[in-house]
Amino acid sequence: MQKKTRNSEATKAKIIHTSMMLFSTNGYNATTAEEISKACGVNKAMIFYYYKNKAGLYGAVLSHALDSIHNEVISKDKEYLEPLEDLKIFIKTYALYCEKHPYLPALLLRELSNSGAYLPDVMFDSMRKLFALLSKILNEGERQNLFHNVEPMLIHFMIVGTINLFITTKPLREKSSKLEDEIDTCCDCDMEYVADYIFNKVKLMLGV
Amino acid sequence: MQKKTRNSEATKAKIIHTSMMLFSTNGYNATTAEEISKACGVNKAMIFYYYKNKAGLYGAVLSHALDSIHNEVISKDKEYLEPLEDLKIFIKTYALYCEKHPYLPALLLRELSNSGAYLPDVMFDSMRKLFALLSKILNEGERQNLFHNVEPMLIHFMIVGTINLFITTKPLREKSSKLEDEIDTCCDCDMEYVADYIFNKVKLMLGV
Amino acid sequence: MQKKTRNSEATKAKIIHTSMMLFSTNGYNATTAEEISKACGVNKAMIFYYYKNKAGLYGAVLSHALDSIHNEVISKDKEYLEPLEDLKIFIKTYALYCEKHPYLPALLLRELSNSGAYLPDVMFDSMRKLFALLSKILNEGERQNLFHNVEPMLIHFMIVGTINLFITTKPLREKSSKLEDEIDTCCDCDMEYVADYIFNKVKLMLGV
Amino acid sequence: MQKKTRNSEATKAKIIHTSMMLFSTNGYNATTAEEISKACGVNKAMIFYYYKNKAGLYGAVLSHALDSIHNEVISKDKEYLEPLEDLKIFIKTYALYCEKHPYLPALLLRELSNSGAYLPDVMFDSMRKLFALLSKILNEGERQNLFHNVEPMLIHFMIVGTINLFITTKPLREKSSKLEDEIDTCCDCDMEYVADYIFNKVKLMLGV
DNA sequence: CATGAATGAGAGTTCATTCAT
DNA sequence: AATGAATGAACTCTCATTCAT
Repeated sequence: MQKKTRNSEATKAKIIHTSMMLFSTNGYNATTAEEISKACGVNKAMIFYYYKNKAGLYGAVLSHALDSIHNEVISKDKEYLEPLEDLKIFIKTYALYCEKHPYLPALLLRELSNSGAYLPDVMFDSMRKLFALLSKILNEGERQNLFHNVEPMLIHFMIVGTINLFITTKPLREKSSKLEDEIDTCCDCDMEYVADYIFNKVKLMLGV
Repeated sequence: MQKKTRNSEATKAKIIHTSMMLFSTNGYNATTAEEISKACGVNKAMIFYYYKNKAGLYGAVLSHALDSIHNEVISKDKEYLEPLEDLKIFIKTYALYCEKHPYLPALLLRELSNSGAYLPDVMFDSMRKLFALLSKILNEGERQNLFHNVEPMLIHFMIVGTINLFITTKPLREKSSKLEDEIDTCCDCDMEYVADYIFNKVKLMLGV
Repeated sequence: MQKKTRNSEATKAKIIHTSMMLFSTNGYNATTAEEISKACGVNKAMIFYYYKNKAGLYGAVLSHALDSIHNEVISKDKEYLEPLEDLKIFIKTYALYCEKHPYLPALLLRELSNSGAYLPDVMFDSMRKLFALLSKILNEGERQNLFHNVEPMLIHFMIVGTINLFITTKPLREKSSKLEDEIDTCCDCDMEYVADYIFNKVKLMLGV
Repeated sequence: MQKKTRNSEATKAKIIHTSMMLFSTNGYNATTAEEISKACGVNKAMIFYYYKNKAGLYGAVLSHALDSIHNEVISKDKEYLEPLEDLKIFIKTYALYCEKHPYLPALLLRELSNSGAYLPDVMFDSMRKLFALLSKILNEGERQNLFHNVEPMLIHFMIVGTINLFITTKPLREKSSKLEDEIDTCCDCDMEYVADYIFNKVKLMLGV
């Protein structure tokens, strides 16, 4: 009936990617195990075989997403150790990744909307790793007397908060722009522009 | 067994407040009608009697929440006084309101996490009005040649994104701080401090 | 579709009696909630509404059975306070009850077969109450210097163990008696006879 | 990861012994193939390879258990020596065997709890043989005018019923004894004592 | 208005069993 | 002989919602 792949890695990957898409489109609860399994041509029980339960799958999806963004930042940013350049790379990588995978901001906001109460440990760690990365950049900048008055957590929020909202509010902003008022919802801004804008503003903020 | 209040307004209010709390703490799906009814000592059927269905109740909760923040910000923000002062008031009002009613950021993020797909119109309007307020302040500042290079939507995101994340990540930040590594999650920052920090940074950003 | 009784007591009773029968005939696991609900014309969800979960229903069934036997013994035995007569009543009541409700020994043995590991507290209490009753009778007999060398727990086991086995082995004993051998499996013994036999043997055992 | 023993006898034995323990502790349904396979370090599929299905494994376990008790009792019970001595040996052997292999009473009770409906023939035969043994002893005692008013089946039930209950109720009796009320559940009785007690009581019962 | 009983549709999860290697 | 992947059929339990009183 179905191709029997007998290839665990392929099966796991199919599950992860399919459910990543479904979770971010429809949300955690509205996505059923049945649905996921059908969408990726895998027996429903395999979800539980590999991820124990639905929450486990969700955790795996989130941590996969966060890890991959983390790795992308890392891979682009290994050489410099020049805080300003590092910062730029961080912002741009995060922004472009989110644009390419708009499910990530959605999933993040969803998680945070219940204060991470059910946040799996894997994801918690992934988030900390990402923040630690920026933290290091900012602290190094301060050490070099390049950045001033740095509160890493808040700077982090300014960067990712802005990008997350920019992505997730897109439909709302478009809807708003169609209404005949003068309010500019940055509807035509592209991600590149937004990332640069943020970078420049953060530079100003840090007194560079 | 239970007092039969026979007071529809009181009953409705109890339902709204209780479910506001529950929705924002546990999320929409994880909050059951049963739970709400027990928590506020009202018969379960009354929820449906007054609000037709669960989604209806949720809509009522959202609009109630947004109305109240909107009113508060509006009432304190005597616009057109002086852009810088207006900006400060806007930030502080929003921040303190969120601190006092931490369900609001949670509800906002939750709604945005599915791109506002189910966002009731009333909420959409409230959000737009709020943004319009800030927008006007920023534009006025620009007109007075006080603020420079303003992209109102993005500035808005920086402000409310930061505050929303600061509120909703609180438990996570505390958890992280207990793991005593060197990462500073701004755990001891109080809202007042955060609001001032944001204000100062935004000032720098705007070239004041 | 179904008569809507809206009578909680009737509904609960129907559930209890139907599932008592099904549990004892087919065992705990082989009896499904679906089956019970269909057999008693009650919506499946009502089982969980009234008994929380399947184990809860099972506990209720067991404790209902044990309580009713306890009550029966009590009701027949309130006047005497003559140990020998009391003992006789205890044995006969237990025996006849079991004959009338052959599910009870089956359920008891099933429970004990996993050492009461999952035995609900209600049932544990019911069992203790029943044993306490016999215990009191035996101790009183000893006090009156009528019974000798009494180990109440073991006497209890002899009585109820014999009756339980007599009931539950019935089909096996019949099967055996059809085989052409001389072994007498007491196949034609009726309960009355068995109860009397046990009573007389216990009397001897106690040195009366 | 696991040693591939490639030794069918050893594998089969491991499966039997592990599942004997698990079946008797947790019952048939609550014991899963997964659990068994993990507990004995054998691949799950092997269970089905060797025993066709779960019921087949259970049958093998039962027959293994009964064979061993039967052999033990038979080997120690040199019948026709002297009825009273034979009786004593029978009781003690059964009692001590059960103490050493407490899974046996559990399995027996479990089987009887559904009236032996699914009892495999092999087990049925073993039980009959065991009873036949006692039967012969009792009849011989009666012939020698040593025992009086013997109903072998019921005497059998008194003996094995008591011992079975004594074993399987152990945890319950301990639990009860911790509730420090005056009820004596024979918690400190050891098997030796119980066997002697039963023997003496049976002697009295039989009019010796 | 208020209540507790009742319903139906479905979701997650489990598990014996089989298959491909 | 041995393994891990895969399957399908159940089963328990949940919950928004409605009904009768």
